[in-house]
Amino acid sequence: MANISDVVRLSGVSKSTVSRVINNYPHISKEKKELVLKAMEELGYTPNLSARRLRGQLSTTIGVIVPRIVNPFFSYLVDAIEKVGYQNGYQTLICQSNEDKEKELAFLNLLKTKQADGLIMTSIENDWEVIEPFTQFGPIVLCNEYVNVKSVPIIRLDQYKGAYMGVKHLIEKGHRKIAYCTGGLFTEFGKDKDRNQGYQRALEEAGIKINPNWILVNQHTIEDGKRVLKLILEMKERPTAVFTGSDEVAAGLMFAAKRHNLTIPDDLAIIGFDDQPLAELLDPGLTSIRQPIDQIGKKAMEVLLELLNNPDTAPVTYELPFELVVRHST
Amino acid sequence: MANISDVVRLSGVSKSTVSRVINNYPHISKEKKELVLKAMEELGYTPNLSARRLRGQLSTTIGVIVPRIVNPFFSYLVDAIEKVGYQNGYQTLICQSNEDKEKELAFLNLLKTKQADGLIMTSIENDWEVIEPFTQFGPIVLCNEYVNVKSVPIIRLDQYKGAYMGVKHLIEKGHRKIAYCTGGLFTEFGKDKDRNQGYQRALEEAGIKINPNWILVNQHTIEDGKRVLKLILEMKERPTAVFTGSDEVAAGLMFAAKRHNLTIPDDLAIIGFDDQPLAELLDPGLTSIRQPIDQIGKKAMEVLLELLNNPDTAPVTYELPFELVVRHST
DNA sequence: TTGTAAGCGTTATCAC
DNA sequence: GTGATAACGCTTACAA
Repeated sequence: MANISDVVRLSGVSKSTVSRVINNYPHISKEKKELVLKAMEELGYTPNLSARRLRGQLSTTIGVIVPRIVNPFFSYLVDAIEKVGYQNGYQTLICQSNEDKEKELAFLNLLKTKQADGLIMTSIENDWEVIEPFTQFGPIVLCNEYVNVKSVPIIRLDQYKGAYMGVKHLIEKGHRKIAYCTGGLFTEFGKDKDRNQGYQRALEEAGIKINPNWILVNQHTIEDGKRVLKLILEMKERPTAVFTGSDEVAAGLMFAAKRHNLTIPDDLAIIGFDDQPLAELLDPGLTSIRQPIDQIGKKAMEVLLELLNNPDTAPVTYELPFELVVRHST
Repeated sequence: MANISDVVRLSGVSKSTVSRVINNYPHISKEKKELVLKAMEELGYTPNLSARRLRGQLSTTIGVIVPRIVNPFFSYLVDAIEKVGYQNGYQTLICQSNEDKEKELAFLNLLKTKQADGLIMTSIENDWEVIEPFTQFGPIVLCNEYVNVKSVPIIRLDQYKGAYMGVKHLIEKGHRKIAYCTGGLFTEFGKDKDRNQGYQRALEEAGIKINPNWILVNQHTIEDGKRVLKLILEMKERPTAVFTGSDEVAAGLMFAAKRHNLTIPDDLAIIGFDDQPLAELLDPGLTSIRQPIDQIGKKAMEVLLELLNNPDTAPVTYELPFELVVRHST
């Protein structure tokens, strides 16, 4: 693999001049510049990024941490981020944490070792106190996930409002027995706490009391959705509608409901979350809360780039709007 | 950011000894080793990967090139690859080519600049003659995609057999008017040529002549599928079944067909490809050709690891089996 | 078992 | 405009 010294030999100029050509410095004589360019071309020379990084340059690489890339929400998010990055000359490192604290730490180390100039985190496994120290090595932008600190830029959705919107829609459709499936836990401080509050608030406003039997926690997949339906069937008092935290759970639920000859939405109304392509294709079409994935991805990357170019930019929080997409499952 | 010299200062031993501790060399005295370990701990020291790479060490990083990460087939493939990599101490760089030749070349350069020790390509945009030279910088494994050369390891599926299987299934169900949707072109040498041949062969065997009007090329998305149905409706002579190259196209097709009050499979039978989670959820369930994604991903990474540890291993081709998953759309 | 020193490929500093 | 030279952080002969 050709290196700068090879270019020096072939072109007959000094290392510094070659470096200047590589980096597009303004004041170089035309002849030398061409000499160098020709030599580089001839040798198929590519600057060694490890060396540049070591030398303390920008790595022109950013990392995106996602919990699971097979989740369409995250693959679309990564896609949006990557596009903006590429347009700006950045490589995007996609890092899958698998919701593993250790793995997340390994990825945070990319910052320390200058393999990435900045990081976008779309999920957080470790406590913020653990993550915070890494910001001294490079900017971190939170996207989708958030923490209650002012020092970090956050691109988020108002999950409270999203859940509130969905539950309210069900209430307006006449439902009063509304079950709630969440990917997190139903606690005041844990994961998805905002959505929980949105659910509670919507019910409260309508004067409906929460039935704890109808709170189903830690549900993520299509299979989970199928199991949830079984649980519902076994209930003495059944809900007439279910709010779910993901289209996948909703899809599994709908699938199993149809198997058991329930009519949707008459016997059971279902509402999903994310508005994945899947939602439209189900029969009946799934009412869902659309997250503007492209926009939050784009914004996150833009904020990160701004921070990279201008480290003193004050951290901001952006909040993007949800949209309720009503189809025939409610 | 603490470096090796900081550790040297704090521990009081030499740089080489510190390095030996980092790399788990066998013969170090217990005391010194502990001294070093303690210092590293105290400083929060992480070896600088760029420096290690520059020094010519393994980067313990491999790259996977995919055309589009939002395509579930590829996100699941990446997931499988990444898991095996992680178990073996490798970081996985996910590279999205967006079917762009330039971008693919940029990723191939990772090998040149030692940012990645090896590469798995799940799609090929440039000609093999362009890609081949990069193999001198590190092993490349082809996964899913293939070329007709003996010098590169290939993990592939017999696409010919997959398509043949699906079309034959339709014929056995009594269909003789079978349309064909492909993501590629219907040419002898281009993309998806093997599937094309499988389709042709199955028809031939049944003594059915191909109707060129029913060959629909370059179809990829759900929206494409919807458009295809419109085309079918406008045909003077309509096919009774459609073989598609992807579950997404099939899903779009089914969606539009139902909108137009066609009964599936009676008015139109549909068969998909990939057996994505979606296939089960559609109504009626989509008959599909399952690709053993986990297996090919796992195998690809295993082959790459073998090649990394043992560069002289002769390149092999693995061919994994498809499986026809029959549901109610046929 | 440990330490010294050279070198990996760049770029920044300084001198000319 | 151009060229020496040192430095980035690490590993590995070689020497002790």
